[in-house]
Amino acid sequence: MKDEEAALICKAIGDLNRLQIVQLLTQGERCACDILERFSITQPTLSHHMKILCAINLVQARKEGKWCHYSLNCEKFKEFKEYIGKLVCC
Amino acid sequence: MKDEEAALICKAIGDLNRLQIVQLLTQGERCACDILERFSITQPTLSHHMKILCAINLVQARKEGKWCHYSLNCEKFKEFKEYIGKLVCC
DNA sequence: CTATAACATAGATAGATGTCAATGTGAGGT
DNA sequence: ACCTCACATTGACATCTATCTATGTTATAG
Repeated sequence: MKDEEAALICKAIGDLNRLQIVQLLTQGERCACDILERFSITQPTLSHHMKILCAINLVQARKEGKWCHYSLNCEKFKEFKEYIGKLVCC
Repeated sequence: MKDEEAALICKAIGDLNRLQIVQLLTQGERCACDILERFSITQPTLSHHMKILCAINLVQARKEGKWCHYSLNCEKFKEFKEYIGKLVCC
């Protein structure tokens, strides 16, 4: 993973709500309404955050009828973890 | 490490310049002038970025005469890496 | 003491960001 | 057809951010 992409991911999860959303998604797929219940934000704000997470391809959306199911892009997330892991201090 | 702190660190390294500064500092201590040489930013801008990195305690500053030497706070950085590492996908 | 080098601070500015209320859209149910 | 539910989009707004120029500060050299 290139620096530019890693910076974009960091920026995305540099917002507490989005970091905690990602954390929730590590436990598995969640629909938007489930995520919304757990945060003190309005539905449009959640939609905005999910759009950001999807734009960098860290999260994937799956439409099913009225519902939208979000899940982590494990491959991308793994790449990011490896990028961070390779930054060895001293 | 708490979510709030991790989010602050992510936000800080969510800027490409700052991410690359951190990356440089993983190789060891550097004075401001050395860092400045490698980036296409002015000295006040670098000073601003270093202030942000120091504010979250990810980077430490050491004054020596006219020079200011910056280094990674390895302990903090390690905590951050552990935080990210513990986010296991699926 | 004065000049210079290294760095910080102040102030300005354009652009990005997080949030909300209001509205649009599309699928299901009655 | 109409209504409702789940979600997205729009538009507005206050705040934050990255950057610069100009200036201040502190230490060293001559």
